[in-house]
Amino acid sequence: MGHMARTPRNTLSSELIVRTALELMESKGTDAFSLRGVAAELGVGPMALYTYFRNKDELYDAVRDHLMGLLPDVPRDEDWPGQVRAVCRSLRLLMLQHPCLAQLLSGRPLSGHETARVAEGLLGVLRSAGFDPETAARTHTTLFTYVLGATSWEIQMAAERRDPEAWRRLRTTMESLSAREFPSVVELAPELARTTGGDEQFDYGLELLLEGLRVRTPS
Amino acid sequence: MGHMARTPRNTLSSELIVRTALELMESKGTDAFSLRGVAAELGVGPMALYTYFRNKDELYDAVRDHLMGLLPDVPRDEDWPGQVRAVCRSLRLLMLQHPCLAQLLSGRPLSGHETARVAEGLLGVLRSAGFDPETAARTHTTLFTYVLGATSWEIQMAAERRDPEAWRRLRTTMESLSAREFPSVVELAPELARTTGGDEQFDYGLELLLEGLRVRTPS
DNA sequence: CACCGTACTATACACTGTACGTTATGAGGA
DNA sequence: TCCTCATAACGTACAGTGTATAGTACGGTG
Repeated sequence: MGHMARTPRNTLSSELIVRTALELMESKGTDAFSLRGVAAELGVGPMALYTYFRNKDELYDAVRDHLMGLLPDVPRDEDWPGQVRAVCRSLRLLMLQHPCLAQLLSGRPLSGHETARVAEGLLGVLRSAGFDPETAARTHTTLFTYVLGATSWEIQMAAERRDPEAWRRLRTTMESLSAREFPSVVELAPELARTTGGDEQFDYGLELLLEGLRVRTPS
Repeated sequence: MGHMARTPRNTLSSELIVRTALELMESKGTDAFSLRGVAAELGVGPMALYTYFRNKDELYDAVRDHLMGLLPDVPRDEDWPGQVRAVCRSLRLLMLQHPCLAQLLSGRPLSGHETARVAEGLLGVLRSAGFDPETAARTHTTLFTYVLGATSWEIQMAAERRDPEAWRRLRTTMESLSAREFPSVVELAPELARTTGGDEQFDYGLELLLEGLRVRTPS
């Protein structure tokens, strides 16, 4: 037969590469991740990966879609605001559990089967709630970008806090700000440090958005 | 006197390096930016930059703060929702005008004099509107992460659309999705493509947030 | 068995950020 | 005026990166 599926000769496969890449991202950190590292881990030359992925970005896409596959389906025993909340929260939780997902989601367009599944879930909720196509799409984009922005920021700040050198410098520069020039920043410094993440912070913004949606509820 | 300010001998200075780095980021693209490129543009060895910045990240921070200095002050002839809108919109506009700013804002903590100035503006608005310290800080973080997430996404998608190869592949994979498995995604594909950016999309999400804030308006 | 597509290897290139050691220039004190 | 010394800038080098190109060896099909 002319077009035959690729017949891996040995141990290699897309799934294996994706799993190994994910492991490395989570153990060594996303920045330290490299194709050569994956290849070495698999005991294979760097170019072997190019049989399965055209470049690094395609591997990123595959890892991202793999992670999106871990998201649960939309719960059915909820009203639509509860369903929206559930989808947004579980995406955030997945990002916290796999910090590399933040980097994988920003900087690349959405594609892949599992990613489409997640979008389908949220869009379906909004459509059955009665939102018209345009509003449903706008809401989907708004919710997604909020979760992405808020959680990426949360992860980033948590990582910064873990590096004691960077954290110390940040605190000292914060405290060296003139209280005359920046009264609010200086006054709210403790609150600002406390609101760089956490469930409450995330839910606060999410509830603001849901409040706005409730006002626009159709029918 | 023992501790003297650094006396640049020749043409180099922090400001010149920052300006040159910014130019290169905007002309060659953020990804193609490199310390060696800046050094070459300045007709200087790569290591010369290390006299002024301890590493690449510190240069990033300096460029970011330089860009934040371009943001206008909060307008006085508005009520507080109008002021919040103005701050968020002008940050988005600055990000659109200098796409590198998106990358500079995500992935690094906020620091620097001009960055503090911007935070002071928004926090001041929220405090005078009567929000308590914690709510003001939460709101600041929420608004900032929304603007960052939404605008980064917008910029990213616009860049993707500019690459015809990537755009074509994205459309084809979108259209190859099973309408049986993903009815909403397939049905809303045109709307989704249209809502990846633009003033209306940004303002839609911003108004959702403002709606939520209005409900929580103090006093 | 002979063939051919293809999974994988080997080599190489053009880069990257930056650690280390050296040079030479300018300002301050004698 | 000369000496001294801190330091701006240089040169070299290293350990990496992604990936283009060419070659090799194996497995299923004729």
